[in-house]
Amino acid sequence: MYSPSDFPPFAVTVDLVVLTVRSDALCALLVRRGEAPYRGRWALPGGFVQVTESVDAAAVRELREETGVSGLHLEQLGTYGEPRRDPRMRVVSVAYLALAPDLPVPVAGTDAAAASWVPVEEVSALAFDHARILGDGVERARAKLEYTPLGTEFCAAEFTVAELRRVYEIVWGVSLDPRNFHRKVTGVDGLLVATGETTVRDGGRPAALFRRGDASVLYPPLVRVSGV
Amino acid sequence: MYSPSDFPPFAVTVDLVVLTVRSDALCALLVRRGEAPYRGRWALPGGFVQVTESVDAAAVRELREETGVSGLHLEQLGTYGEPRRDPRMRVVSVAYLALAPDLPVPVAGTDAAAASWVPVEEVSALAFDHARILGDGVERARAKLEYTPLGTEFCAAEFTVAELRRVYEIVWGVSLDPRNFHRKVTGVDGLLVATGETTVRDGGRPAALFRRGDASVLYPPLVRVSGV
DNA sequence: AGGCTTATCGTCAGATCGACGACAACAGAC
DNA sequence: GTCTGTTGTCGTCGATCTGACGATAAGCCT
Repeated sequence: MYSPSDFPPFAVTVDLVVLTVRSDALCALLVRRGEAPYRGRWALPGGFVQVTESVDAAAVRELREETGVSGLHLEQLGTYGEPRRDPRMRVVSVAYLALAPDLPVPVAGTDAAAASWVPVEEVSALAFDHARILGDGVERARAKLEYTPLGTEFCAAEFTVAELRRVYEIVWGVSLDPRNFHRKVTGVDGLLVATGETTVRDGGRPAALFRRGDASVLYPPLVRVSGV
Repeated sequence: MYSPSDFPPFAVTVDLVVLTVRSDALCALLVRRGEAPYRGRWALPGGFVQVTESVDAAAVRELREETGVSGLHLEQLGTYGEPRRDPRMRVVSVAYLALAPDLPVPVAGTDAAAASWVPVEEVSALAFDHARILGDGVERARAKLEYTPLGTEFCAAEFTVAELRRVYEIVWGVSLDPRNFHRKVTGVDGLLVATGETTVRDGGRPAALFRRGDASVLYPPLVRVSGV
């Protein structure tokens, strides 16, 4: 059907949309490019897929290399393959979405001049088509909060209902009624597991601490509407 | 950062999961391979991305070449890039999902020995990792029926509520109450546009004909549970 | 102790859901 | 034409869920 000699030459890369919630804003992990093209511009972290590794494995590897973290939820976002998205050659890029709790400030990787968390509202002029990829990632994250337990990925291993609510409020850009949110979230089967512990770190009355449950879908879902 | 001379050699293909509802079953469009590897096996239609076209455009082109249809809803399903999924060389494949109304029997393309609609329940022993891709496509279709107007893509341009209901019943493998389904589906804003016409093609009392509306999400969604 | 903050439980009216009854509007049999 | 069978559409009812919001709990600070 085809042979190695007649296929068109492609390079395959992975790009990572790594999101976190910190200082009351949804932030993306960006690196400042140290090489041409787009030298000096902000870009999504990422890199080449190697011949011996799967594309998914390349995403995990790049995530670890760029942020030093592993074990995050990582899912395919989409594949971007316009002919001239890289000015040098034909590059097809597979984008991944990762959600992280508030991590320490990232260290710049080998081929980046800097790495930093940037509030998504303030992002501008990214390299390549990364603005579109980031936008798709943010939209995906917003949508998945409704019917998956993805919001808990933004929290530490143990968290309070209010911390989870603040994730929803910041990612969706709305404000949610604490009492109704508490009722719904504790009513979803398998979403939260009580640890029995409480914490006072948010001030006020001590709040119960929870861990992620094993639910993979939220039923009923948390709909994105709300009242003030 | 990189140059054409040192990137690893990849081939990029598209694979198409084309689904339709016909004769009371959810069917996938499959081709029988005429060339090695996997000669004689059923496989998803697909082919190489050309250097001058985008990956999305390649999917549209392959869909037209293999089925003769265009204008279908086409969305990215995922990218499959295990190192040895093709025994010959490193191939990364971008899978797309397309939903079609009941089409005429497809004609075999240039490099396929045959093409045919196969009920997804009866599919076995596909080439490459196509069984997994097909499974992902079916699952995606099932899930998207809940909260998008995708079910209407399985119907002709004008359809009755009962025809849409049968799509849901067949794709989900459940049976739905006709009265509640009618109430919910006509209550979703922007999902259906009445044509004013009626048809008698399903027997019984004439049913109102509808066209797709412009809604892109279903609110409220049609949840997958039901009672007998 | 009193005030402030946040957490959690409870209440209530309106919307929604599934189960199902009732009737409408056609075709075909006779 | 009437009967029967089939399918479409509207309505009703009780259970459940939702959003708005009151009330209380339980810590900290001064």
